[in-house]
Amino acid sequence: MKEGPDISQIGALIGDPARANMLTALMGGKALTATELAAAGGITVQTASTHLAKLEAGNLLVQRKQGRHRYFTLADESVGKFLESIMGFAAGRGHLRHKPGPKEPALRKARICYDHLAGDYGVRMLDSLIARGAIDAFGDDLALTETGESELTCIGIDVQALKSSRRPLCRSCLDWSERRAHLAGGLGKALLSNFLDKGWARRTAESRSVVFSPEGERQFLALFPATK
Amino acid sequence: MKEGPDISQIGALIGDPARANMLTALMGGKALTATELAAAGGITVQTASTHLAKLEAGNLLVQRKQGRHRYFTLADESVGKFLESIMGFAAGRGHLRHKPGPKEPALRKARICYDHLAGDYGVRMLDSLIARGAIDAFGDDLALTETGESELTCIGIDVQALKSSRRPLCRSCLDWSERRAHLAGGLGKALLSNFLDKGWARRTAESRSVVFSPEGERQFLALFPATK
DNA sequence: ACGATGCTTCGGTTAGGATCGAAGTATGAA
DNA sequence: TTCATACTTCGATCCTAACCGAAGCATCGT
Repeated sequence: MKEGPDISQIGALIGDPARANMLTALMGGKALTATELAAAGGITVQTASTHLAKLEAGNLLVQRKQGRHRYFTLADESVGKFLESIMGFAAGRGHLRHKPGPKEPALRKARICYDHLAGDYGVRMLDSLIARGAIDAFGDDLALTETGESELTCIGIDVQALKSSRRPLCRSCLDWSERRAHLAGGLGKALLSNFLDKGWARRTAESRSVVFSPEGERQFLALFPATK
Repeated sequence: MKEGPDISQIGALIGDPARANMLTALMGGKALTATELAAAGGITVQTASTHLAKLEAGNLLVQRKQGRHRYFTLADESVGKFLESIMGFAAGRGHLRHKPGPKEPALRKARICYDHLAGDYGVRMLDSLIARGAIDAFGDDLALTETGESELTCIGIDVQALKSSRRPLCRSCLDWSERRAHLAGGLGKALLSNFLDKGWARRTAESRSVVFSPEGERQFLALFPATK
C-alpha cells in the first residue's frame, strides 16, 4: 500500500497560498528577507516567520543570516526545478501579485555596508577582481591570490598589515539591492578607505550612500571594468 | 510584478495524505475504482468520494463510468510527470513514508511510471539506447535516430504509427529511485507494452512494480546491455 | 548606553476541511 | 420486483493550522 516517497508533506508545504507566493517570489533566484517575503505572501512578519521555519524544516529553503537580516533562498536548483514543473501544469489559473522593489537609486548604486562598499559598484568591484584572477572564489569563500596581492599593493593597499590582522581578509557579503555578493572583510574596508582617501568618493551626511566624483568614477570604472 | 500561475491549489490537492496516496496508487497507470482508491488512501469510500471529486475538479484526474463502477486515472501524462518530479525531490530529502521494506527492492528494480518503464531497468534501457546510437540526447531532449527507428521496428514497435501520433515520441522522465532519466513518451509506452505483450514481464496487482520472468529478464538484459 | 530595526516566539482565536455515519441515487443481478 | 453493489450527498463532529497582537531576542546605528 505504501510505496515510494511521501509527496504529501511537500504538497502541504506548497499548498498554503502564503507559502506558495513566497516560494514563487524566490523563483527569481534572488535572496529575499523575511520581511520582503511576508509582503510577498500578503501576511504579517510573525506569520511569515512560522511559514519560513516550516519551509526550511522541509528542506525547501535555506537561510543566510547577515546582520539583523535573514536572507532566504530556495534550497537548491532542484527545488526551483520541480516548482517549475508544477507551474507548468498549473498554467492558466494564476493569482498574480504586485511587489514594489527597493527605490533609492543612489543607495542602489553605491553605499556603505558597515565599513565597505556595497551596491552596484561593490558587486562590480568583486566581480572584476575575481574575473582578473586577483581573488579566487570557492562558493562563498574568497581568497586573495598572489597576483591580487601585488596589484592591490600597487594601488596603495597595505596588504601585509591586513594579513597580520585578526580580521579575515576577504569575506563575501550579500548585497541587499543587487542580491549578489560583494567584498567585505579587512580588504573590503581598506579598499573603501582607499577610495575615500584618494577623493574618488565621499560619504554623504544623511544617508549611507556613497557619492563618486566625476573623476573618481572614471578611475573606479577603469580600475574595475565590467565583467559580463 | 506579475508572477506565474498559482501552485498552491495543486499543492493543497497533493498535500493531503489520503489524496497523495491515491495519486501514488494511480501512478501505476491502471484505472482504479473509487473503492480501491479508498483502500489505497486508508479512508472510507464516502471520504474518498469527496477527495476524488476535488482531484477531478482540479484536473488531476479523469473518471470513466462503466456500469456501476467509476474508474479513475490520472488526467494525462503531464500529471504523472510532475508527480514523479516531486517524488524525485522527496526521495532525495528523506521525505520517505517508511523504512525500506520488502517491496522496495522490486520497485527500485522495475516499476510502472504512469505508462512506461521506470526504475533501474528503465534507466538501463535508456542508457543502452543512447549508448548504441538509437537515441540522441541533447540535455533533457531526446530524439530517435534512423538507426534506432529501424532497430525498434525490428523488435516489433510500430514506429511509424507513433510518429504520426500527437504525443511526443521521446521524452525524458526523472526517476525518483535512480535519480537519472528514463524514457517516457509514446515510445516509452510502446516499449513497455511490447515487453508485456511478449510475456517478458507482468504488472502486479497491488503494486506499481513490474516483475520479469526469468526468460524475459534474460532477453531484456541482452537487448539492453549495461553501458559503462 | 540607547533607541530603532528585523525577526522569532507565545498565546488565544478562528476558519477550513477531513472525517465518518446515515441516507440517497444509480446500476446490475436474481 | 426485489435485493445487492457501487458510489454520492448530507449532516455533524472534530482537529489542525493559519492568523495576528504582544512580547522577547538579536543586531545595527548613533
